[in-house]
Amino acid sequence: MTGVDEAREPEAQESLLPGLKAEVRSTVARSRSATRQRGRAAQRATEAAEIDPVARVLVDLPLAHLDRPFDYLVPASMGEAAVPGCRVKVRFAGQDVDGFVVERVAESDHPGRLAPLRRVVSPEPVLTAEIAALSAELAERYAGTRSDVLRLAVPPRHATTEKQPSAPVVDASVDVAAARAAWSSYDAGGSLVGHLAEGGAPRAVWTAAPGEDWPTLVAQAAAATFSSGRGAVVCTPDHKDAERVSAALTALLGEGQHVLLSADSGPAARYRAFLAVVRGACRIVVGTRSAAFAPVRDLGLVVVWDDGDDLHAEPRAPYPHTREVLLLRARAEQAGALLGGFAASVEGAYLVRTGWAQPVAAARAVVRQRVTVAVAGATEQELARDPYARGARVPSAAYHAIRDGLETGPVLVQTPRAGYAPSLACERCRTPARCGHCSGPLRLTGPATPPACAWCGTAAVGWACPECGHAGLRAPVLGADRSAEELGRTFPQTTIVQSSGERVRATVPGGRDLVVATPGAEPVAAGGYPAVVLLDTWLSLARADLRTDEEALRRWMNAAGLVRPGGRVVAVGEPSHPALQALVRWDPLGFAEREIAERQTARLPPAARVATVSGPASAVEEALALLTLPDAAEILGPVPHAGARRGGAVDQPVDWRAVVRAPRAGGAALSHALREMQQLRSARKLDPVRVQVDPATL
DNA sequence: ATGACCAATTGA
DNA sequence: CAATTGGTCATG
Repeated sequence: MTGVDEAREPEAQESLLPGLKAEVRSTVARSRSATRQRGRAAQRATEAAEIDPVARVLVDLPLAHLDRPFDYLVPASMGEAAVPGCRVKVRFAGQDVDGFVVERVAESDHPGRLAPLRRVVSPEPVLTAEIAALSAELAERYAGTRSDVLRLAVPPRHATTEKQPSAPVVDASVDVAAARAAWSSYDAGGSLVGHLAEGGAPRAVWTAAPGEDWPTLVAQAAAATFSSGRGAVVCTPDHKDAERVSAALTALLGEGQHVLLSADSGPAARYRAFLAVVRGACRIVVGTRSAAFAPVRDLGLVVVWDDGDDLHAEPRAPYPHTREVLLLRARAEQAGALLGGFAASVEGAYLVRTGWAQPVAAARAVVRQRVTVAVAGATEQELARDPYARGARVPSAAYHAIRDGLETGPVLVQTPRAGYAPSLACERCRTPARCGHCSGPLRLTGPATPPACAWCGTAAVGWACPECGHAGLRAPVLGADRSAEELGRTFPQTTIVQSSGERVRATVPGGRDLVVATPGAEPVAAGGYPAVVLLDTWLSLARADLRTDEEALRRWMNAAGLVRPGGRVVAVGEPSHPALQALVRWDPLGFAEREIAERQTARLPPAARVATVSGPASAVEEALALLTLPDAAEILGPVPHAGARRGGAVDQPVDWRAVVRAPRAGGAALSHALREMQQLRSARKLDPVRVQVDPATL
């Protein structure tokens, strides 16, 4: 430990001792004359640093209205250690609190007397100017505070790790021609990589062809950027995807050129990786959400893989989305941006539409060469006529795809998650059952009670299907266990491998196994799957959510993307559904563009900026009254909102929630209004309300 | 957050 | 009249 490291400031200016009763205070005043000599000596010892004796400090406070830097005096003893970006402890409103020095200046604007820094926790400059600026931008965008953003951006300190040096930069050669060749299946791919290698900042929305070895292409793009002397940040939805990219980078650049930054790896390893980046020893970062904040020097490229995955939405305040974090960084640091995925998010399509990003897609001929997609109908009538369907509820096209696929390798069967679509459907034609009163979804409420509406509670007595007149209802039979069991009976000689929930397999060998997985848990097969079958697609489409179709297509394409070149995909469902047609045509961008039009009519993101305000009914009402909204903004609700709070204690009051929205042009003004409202409420000590800007779900 | 201060309200 | 409560303001 160095002398400066844990330098402490003696308590020289404890002057007023607030809170003590008057008589006690006078006693203290009398005794003070006795300690005056010592006090002066202490003060002399804390003489200010000669150079830039003022530190501007971002103090870690939970209060929205205190979200600005405060000036402190830098004692001479800390003159060297209190560098911009370092962690400090300061006295604030009578308490010791943590903070970051964001700047050292010669003079303060503050008219009063400055308190000295209490302690430099560590001279390591962990908060770079870029990330400090980013935290301000994000706080504004998400109507939150910088300290909340910084808690996400700067990992907790690990003192032992900090004492170790980071391995120095090693040279690595990059074969730019090979990087271009790897991207040659994509019309604009070669020029994208070339541009990165030349130090440019291209922006692209990349829809990966089925069967693509995308981790390698991401690694090639990062390597091309690296060859121009710049760094890259790659964010994936989960750890297993991050590991694939990491492995591809190791194969390309060797060990030590990149770090894997994720909360999963434990505090010490996480901090070690972070330090390697902030010290400039490492230029390429791969990881999940938190990696988006990695302070890479000379950032040249940001990559988000599968930005439609809700794992990219941060669950902690102020709820930033990885895509937004990285796009803001790309803009602020003049870096390139690559949004990649088998599918495309509506937000990504919007960037293409506005011309901010270029589409990068494989030529039609390449896609046709890689995969054949078919849809097999699976209404009850069709299954009854289908001799193969009787045992497994799998139509013959799917049965054949599985049987043929198993002759050359593993076959992937994707089955919707249990509990994913709990509403009831017509037993015969599978039309989702709706309430005759309000059109809400019907659900089972108990073993002996009739089904009831999930919205208005009306019991559905004597229900008959409006499509086919049938009176029977069925609860969807769901879950990987059930599907695995049925498939095991249909293919008795085959090993069934399950991947779902708690037991997720990252990979499977190239053997002839039947792999049953829920969405997002599909293992990668060595050599790819000769066939992929998507069961019960109608269930994924029966959800009552704004992103239902987009999300369904994303899940199917992520499974279908795992085929081996020349493979076959069979989706069991209604062939005329637009999402399934987009799958057959392998046209994710076209589908997302079509969705944009619907979002525009419905005034939903990305055509509008939407925020929710939730909390106790009275607090929400008051909060809405304090908003100075931009033109054309509107407030919907508030309405009682179940499930807003966790825990679910019986005596806990139900939260209310209002939706506030503004056209895209007024988005910044909406965010600003919400932030000002939060600052006002915080200053007046009013009941807190939760604000979420562009929430993942509504 | 915590504390200070001032004004309004309450109670003997 | 003092004591208490509530709103506002500042915190470096």
